[in-house]
This record gives sequence, structure tokens and C-alpha cells, in this order.
Amino acid sequence: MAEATIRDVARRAQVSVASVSRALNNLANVSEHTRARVNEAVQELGYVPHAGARSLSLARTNAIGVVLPDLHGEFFSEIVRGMDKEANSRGYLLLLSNMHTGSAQAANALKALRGRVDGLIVMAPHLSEEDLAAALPSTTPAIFVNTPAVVHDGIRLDNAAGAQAVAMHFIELGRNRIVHISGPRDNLDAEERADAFRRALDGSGVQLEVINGDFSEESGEDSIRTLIASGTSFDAVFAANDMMASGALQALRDAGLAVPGEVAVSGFDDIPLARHIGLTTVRVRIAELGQRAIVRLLSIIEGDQGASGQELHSPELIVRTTTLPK
Amino acid sequence: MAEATIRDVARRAQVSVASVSRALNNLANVSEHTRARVNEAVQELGYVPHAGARSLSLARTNAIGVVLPDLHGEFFSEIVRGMDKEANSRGYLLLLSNMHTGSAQAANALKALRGRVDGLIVMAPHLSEEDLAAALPSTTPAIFVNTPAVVHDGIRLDNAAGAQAVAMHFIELGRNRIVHISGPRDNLDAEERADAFRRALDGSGVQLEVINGDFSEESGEDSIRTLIASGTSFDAVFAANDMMASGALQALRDAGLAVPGEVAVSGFDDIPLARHIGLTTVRVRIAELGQRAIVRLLSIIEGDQGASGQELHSPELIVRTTTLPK
DNA sequence: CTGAAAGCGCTTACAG
DNA sequence: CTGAAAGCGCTTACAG
Repeated sequence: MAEATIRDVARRAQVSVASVSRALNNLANVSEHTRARVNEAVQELGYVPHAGARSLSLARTNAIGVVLPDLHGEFFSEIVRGMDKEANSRGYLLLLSNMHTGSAQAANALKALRGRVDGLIVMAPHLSEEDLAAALPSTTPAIFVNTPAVVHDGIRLDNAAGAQAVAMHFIELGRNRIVHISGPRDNLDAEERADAFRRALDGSGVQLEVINGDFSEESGEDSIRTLIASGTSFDAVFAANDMMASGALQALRDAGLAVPGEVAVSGFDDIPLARHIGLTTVRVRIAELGQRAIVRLLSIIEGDQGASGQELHSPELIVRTTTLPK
Repeated sequence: MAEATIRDVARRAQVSVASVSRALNNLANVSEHTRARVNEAVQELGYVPHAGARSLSLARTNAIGVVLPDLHGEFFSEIVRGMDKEANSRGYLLLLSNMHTGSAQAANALKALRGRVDGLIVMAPHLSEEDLAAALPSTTPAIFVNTPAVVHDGIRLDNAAGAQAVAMHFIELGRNRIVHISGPRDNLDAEERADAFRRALDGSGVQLEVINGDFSEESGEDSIRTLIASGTSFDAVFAANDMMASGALQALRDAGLAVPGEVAVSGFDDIPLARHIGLTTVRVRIAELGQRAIVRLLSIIEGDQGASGQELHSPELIVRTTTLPK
């Protein structure tokens, strides 16, 4: 048997569907008698309103589309957790959509959300704003998270501040042959971290070598292994994320180099693992980023005049054993 | 200006909305001429179909509701990742819904999904099947994941096999004063692990003490700290998950007890951290659990006759340094 | 191959 | 306070 509809309830309660609708939505203009009959019929039929039909009628879905490149890694799961928590407490559901590389695929992912959500959270550190804008319905509220954005409202991590803090820390420790393992090319976070780190070291007399990694643990390990094999000497490593830092630590250990005695190491992100391995890193309050994204999106959707433009979240340097003073 | 609708396209292309619909859905019975005009109009207007309206008409949403207790921890993020991957590749979106404790709240969470999804994945290790069944629309396909289920189709982890493997491993190592730090009461996984572990040790002459934890790292640490303070001596610890095992390791280290020399330690789950700290554990292919849940749900939704009933996923013992032979 | 019309399950002016 | 009717944006028999 098919699920009961509002018509079934109306028939059973001997009232019109209009009255059923009013009663269910707790409108004032319904007599107690009618309300009671409706509730009774709802119980008897086990009626549950059809949210899809309601959305169409109201032009409101109470759902938020979350478009992200990939669910891999603690970063994304944490940010989704922050969004989910805030959204749920405000009566919204999250609709997840993976956006694979390739702007055509990205456009389709975005289009599939039309008519399903009231707004969009877009995370795409690898796409340009133009590509995204072309696929974004202009009338849909959207917040860009850690995504290149000039025109759109967004939330970003202050990568520069984090990288700078690491640079200053290394200088204070007296390290002067520094290696930076960067993230993948074309990734916004990776670029900003590398650029700021380089700038912060400029003119300090410190020698800097940059190796290109890809945010994976293996790339961190390989980078350092190769570097050591080449005979290069260095006394500090700044990896653009914690996973690469973890790989670097393994390579250093395998090579018999003491950390932090001979080489100081810092990561970026402060994933839970970092604390366990005593890794100095830059703490990003990831879940909070996600939560803020929802707060701002809802303030647009619900018409409050929230702050517009870019919001920058400052990370914090967390010093642990991998950079204790010599 | 509002988004274009199918009517706008029809008007512009000078055909009926029926023809537009047919053209957009690539039906055969549309002349090339009409198809071309429609495509042109779509381009000019930047028309994107309204998925919500389409769903109502088709009684099909191409969305799957995922109901879970909490996004905390690597377990849930991994399982969602597995589901998301499979769902996306099959053209479905995931709609996330948090189910807080309390069966009334749970019922509402489930109801809010009516008319929004084609099927449900339900994870609720803390609720009884009756509570859930009362709130579940009987006509909606559903798969229960790691949730008490007799009537419904489900996927479960073979907790008993995992706990047994740990017990055998400890016995082979010659350990005979064993401690089990269990998960929270009323949690299905926790119960099954504890019960199976106890049974496997029965009659082996091994002495077993069970302490009640709550799956948090702190509870693992506190449990062992308290135990040591009480003067109890033991030579092996089986924590019901890796986080508690990690806490236990810290307490042991602080107390100066050698691992595995004096005390062998095993966890459960094999979260990424486990490898880093050399923790022996029971590997659960979490993402695979999520993927299988989607595969089975879709086979119900799409009418293929998939296997019904409970599917049991066998975990695998991973021996690392925390249980090397003395 | 094409269009007018009914229908999916709701909400809401409008008139009473 | 209540009901008949139109409308949200699609799809699809039905008749031509």
C-alpha cells in the first residue's frame, strides 16, 4: 500500500486538504475541533508529510548543498562535521556532492543540485572562480570555502599567517638551512603557504630549498629521502601539511637524523595524529570553518544582513617536541 | 530575475513543454529540428532543470538518506566516504541526517526524510530495532549498518571474530592476566566485542578483568591509570577500539611499564593512527562497509534481487609492535 | 513527431 | 474558521 497523502488525511478527518495543511503547520486559523480530527486521522494513517512536495510548493528545501572535491582525509571529514552540526541544529539537512576534477564535471555536479537546495557551500581549492561562476546559478546563495574567490562571499584560512609563524619560529631557533615540502601545484592552500613562507624568510639570510610534494604521507617521506641521498644538508623542514610532515619524520628517523636535535620539523593542520607524534604544527580549527560557512550561508538565505566578503580564519602555531630548542 | 523554467524554454523554442521535456530527457520521439531549437533555447536562457520538481513527478529523487548518530571520529567519516563514493558513481546524492540520542528525536529525523530520498541507510548502534521500525516508513527501502536488526536487511561487522582473534593471539603469546577495556554500555559493537572476548578466553585458565570505557582516548588512559594505582598486575590489554588503546599506551608509558615486554596491547578498528603508533589491532575495512551498504540499498531500490538478510564483514588481525613476542 | 491536459503532494490567496 | 481552486516545475499517457 502506498504512503498516505494529505488527501487521505482530509478524507478521513472529513475536512478539506486546506484545513489539514493549516492544522499540520500549526496555523492559528483552525478550530480546535478540526485540529483534533486532523491529528487523529494523521495518527490512524501514520501520515508523514512529503517533504519534496512541500519544498516545491514553498520554493524552499531546508537543505544545503555541499560541493567538495573528495572526502579523503581528516580535513574534509572535520569540516563536514562542523557544517553538519550547525545545519542540523538549525533545521537544515546537508546534501553532499562530490566534485571530481575537470570543470565540466564540476558544472554538472552543481547543476544536479538545482531545485534541491536553498544554498551552496563550495569547496574547490583546485578550480578557478570563473569556472565555478559559469556553473553557479546566479540566484543561489553560495559561500566559497578555501576556494579562490574574489566576487563571491567566502571563508578562508589565513595560510600566510600560519606559514609566517613557522618561519619566525625556525629563525628564533637559529635554523638556517630550511627545506619546504610544498603541496600540489594549483592548490590554493599550498600556494599561499609556500609563498608566505618564502617571503617571511626573505632577507633573513636563511637558505631555503623548496621540494614539490602532493600532501600525501609518501610524498613527504620520498622528498626527504631523496634530499638526504643527494647529500644536501639542512636543519629544518616545514611540510605544507601534517601528513607530509609525518612522512618526513619517518625518512629522518630511517636516516638516523635526530629530531629536533639535527633537524626541526613542522607541519600544518594539526590533525589528531600530530599530537600523538609530538609534531609542531599550525592548528586550524577545521570544524569551526565548516560551522562558520553554514552560519554565513543561512544568514544570506534567511535574509539577515550578514557580513559579506571574505572571512579569514587565523590559525595558531602549536609547538611540540619536533621543534624543541636544541 | 528568477531562474528559467521549462515553460520559458518552450516559449523561446516555440514548442510545447512536452517537447522540451522529451528533448531534455533524450527520448527518441523528437525531431532533430525540435531538439536543436530546444537546445538552443536552453543555452540562451541558461536553463537548468529543477530537480525537485522532477522528483515529485517521477516519484524518484536519486538521493539516499544517511541517518547516523554523530559524525565524530574516523569511523563515521570513513564509512560516509565509502558510501559517498559508490552513491556518486551511480548517480545518487547523499542526504545526511544526524540522529541524536532519544528515540523521539530519531523518529523525527527519519520523518524529515520522507519524500526526499529513495532509500535509507540507518546507523544507530544505540537504538533498538523496535524504536527504529516504528519510525521507519514501511515502504522505504532501508539498510541497517552496524545496528541491531533481525527483521531488516543489514550489514554488520563480525565483532566476535575480531575479538576472538585477539584472544587467541594473547593466548599464543602466553599472556594470562588480561584486561579488557570495553566500549559504552548499550552499544552493539561494544557488547559483541566484550562478549566474544570473554567467551574465547573461557576455560583457557586465563584471568580476565573487564573495565568499562566509553570509546574515548581519555577513558582508555584513565582505566589503565586507575588499574595500576589499585595495584592490580596484568600482562595484556585489549581495548575495544583504537582510541582507548592509544590512551592505554600513554598510561602504561607514564607508569614505566614496557610494551610489549611487560604488557601487550591490542585495539580494534585500525584507524590510521594505529599504524603510526605501532598498535596491534583488528582491521575493519570501514569505507568498504559503507560502499556495500549503498550497493545493497540500490539493488533494492532498483529492483534487482540482491541478497537479503544480514551481511557479515570479517575483520582481520593486524599484528604490530605492541604485541611482539616477549 | 507533437501538444493539451492531468497529475505528482503540497500551500495559500481568495471568497465566503 | 473553512473549502474550492490555482499554482510550484516537472513528466507522460492520450489523442491526433
